[in-house]
Amino acid sequence: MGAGRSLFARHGYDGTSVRAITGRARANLGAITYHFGSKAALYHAVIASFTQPLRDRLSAAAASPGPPLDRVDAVVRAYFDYFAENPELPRLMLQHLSSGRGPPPPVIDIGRHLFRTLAAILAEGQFDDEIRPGHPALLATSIIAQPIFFNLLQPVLREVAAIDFANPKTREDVAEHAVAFVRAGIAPSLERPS
Amino acid sequence: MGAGRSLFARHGYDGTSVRAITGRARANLGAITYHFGSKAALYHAVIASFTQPLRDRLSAAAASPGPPLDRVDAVVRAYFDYFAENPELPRLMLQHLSSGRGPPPPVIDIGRHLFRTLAAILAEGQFDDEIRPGHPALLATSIIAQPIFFNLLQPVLREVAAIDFANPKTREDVAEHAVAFVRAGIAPSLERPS
DNA sequence: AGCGGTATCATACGTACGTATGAATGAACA
DNA sequence: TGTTCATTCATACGTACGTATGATACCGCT
Repeated sequence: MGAGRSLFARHGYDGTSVRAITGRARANLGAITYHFGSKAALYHAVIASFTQPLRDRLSAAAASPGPPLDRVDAVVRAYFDYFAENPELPRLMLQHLSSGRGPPPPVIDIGRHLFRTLAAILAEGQFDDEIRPGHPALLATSIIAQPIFFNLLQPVLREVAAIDFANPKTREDVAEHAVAFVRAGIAPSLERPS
Repeated sequence: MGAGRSLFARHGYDGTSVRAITGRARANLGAITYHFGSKAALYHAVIASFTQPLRDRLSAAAASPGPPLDRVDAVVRAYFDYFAENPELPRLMLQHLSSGRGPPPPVIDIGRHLFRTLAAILAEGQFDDEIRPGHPALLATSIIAQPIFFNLLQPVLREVAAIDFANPKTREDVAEHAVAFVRAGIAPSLERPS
């Protein structure tokens, strides 16, 4: 299963053969069929193993106390934290998203869940004039893009800007930047009356 | 070639067979080998056919007259425009990015180019206090994420928020939102003295 | 009309894939 | 110790892949 995680994330579904997974896991060729039923079933199990905890964490972050702006911060941070713990995940998500493979398993589901959660926070903040006006779904998309993209572009950032996510301090700085960018992007432009 | 474009974008490199492409193009199975040399060569040709014009457009947008903030706007808009004309492209880019397939062909190259260009504009703006402080490469990443992500999430947006990119007016609204979000994210937080 | 070169065609080859199959293994229990 | 049953194993099957091959069709030229 661990082998499936990293190989699916690195090479995608089509690019990962059952032989590669079982080889890496020093298991027999038939192991996947026996334990999961099929390659596709293993893939879905891998996806679920990643997304279930992420969904829980994001829900917790979204439900944290504090004003909407802070809760959005918490969501963005939760994303960064989870990606830091599971470096294969952003690739896996993007692989799936960009593959257009249907029907959409849990990845899409968690995406939608997060989407609605964020949009709800934003709408609430807009009601209180703590978040700038605008379509909540669009704002949510702009926000979600940050943690995902930064993690996806890790190799590019390392190469063109010597920004290395392997350094925890650097990763923290990047998360800080993303949070600040998002906050600036959604905060009301005028000083709010408090 | 047109068939290769759409099929590669829809199903990725591994997910697209030579037989599928030639079938769609109503050409013979050997056509790709004959005209391009190999499936990989066709793929690279497809990539290049997409990225070369994009690179030119982005360079032009980045070199447009006006203050840095406006030039960043122009870059974001150029992205949206090009994606509107070539709907398959964002998927193709993401497919490649998330596939981790090496060695990096033109996609990565154009990414780097755009990256440096944007970072230069940002650094210039920061020097003039027209753009908030922060690592230019990080800001550039945050910015690039917007057009790419919105185009990638098209289906999700349509489903959960009834935002349909097929409608030109809607697409324009989304681009408008992205530009505004980016501008808010990078503009100085205080009123600038002007 | 006849030729030369380019493109298209059907088809074959070797490889790799996901899955199926049945034998071997090993620990739990009587 | 003998039996059972879940797991591991080697191997086989059918399919689909990318590419190679040689024949055929097409077309501008003299």
